Amino acid sequence: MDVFEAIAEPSRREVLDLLAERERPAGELVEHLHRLTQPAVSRHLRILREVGLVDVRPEGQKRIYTLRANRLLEIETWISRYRKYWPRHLDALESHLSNNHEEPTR
Amino acid sequence: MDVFEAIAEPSRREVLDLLAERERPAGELVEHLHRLTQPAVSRHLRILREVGLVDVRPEGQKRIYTLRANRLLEIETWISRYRKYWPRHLDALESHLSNNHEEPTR
DNA sequence: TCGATATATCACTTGATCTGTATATACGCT
DNA sequence: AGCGTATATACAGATCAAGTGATATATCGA
Repeated sequence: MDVFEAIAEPSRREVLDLLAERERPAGELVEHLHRLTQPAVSRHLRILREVGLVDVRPEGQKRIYTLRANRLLEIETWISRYRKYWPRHLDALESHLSNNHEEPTR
Repeated sequence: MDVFEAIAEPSRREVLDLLAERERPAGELVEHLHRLTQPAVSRHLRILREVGLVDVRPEGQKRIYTLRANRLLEIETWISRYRKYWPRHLDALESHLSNNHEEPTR
């Protein structure tokens, strides 16, 4: 499984979105993805771990998951070659987003 | 099948890469993806058509495929929220790529 | 109209992915 | 040690995606 396949799954994107806000224990992720059972979420987490999109750190009996967003650069790199085909005003939007450097909460 | 799943397949990304250079008839794509049979490529093209990543236009007995890169904005939009987590010098690279507006060959 | 070329679709098989239930592992507390 | 909580793994079933070979459809040229 590679990064492209990993993010093809909507639930896994949701996990990443949740971890983008802040690190979270597995249980908290299970709560948010209420349509899935705990083992299902655990399996998604394993996949995200295997492709390097998240890190885990034990904390007591919990496991804290953190985002490793730089693995998404593989996708960003691939997609960047297509930017020149997009309407120009969208490049402006991008540039804006790209320059919006809020510090990650830590 | 959505755009995320569509680009999760390496052969389909290869098709898009080929079409990013220039529009091509289906047969030319089959030649390049020599590891696949003609029906397999045809199936990938159908999927890319269905998610709107390519357009087709008949020309004689051939079918000319063209890229519709703006469908990739769905991915770009999703991924853009993660940019702030990347090392800053990479934002510079991006910005460079983003400003590198060569006209598509047409 | 016939044959060749170009492409799409059908039928089928294989393998992978996703899910749930049940169970195991690990840690913390008393 | 024993119990409760937190998380991971095993197993089985359903679904789905991707590939091939065979065939259908469409267009061109003689």
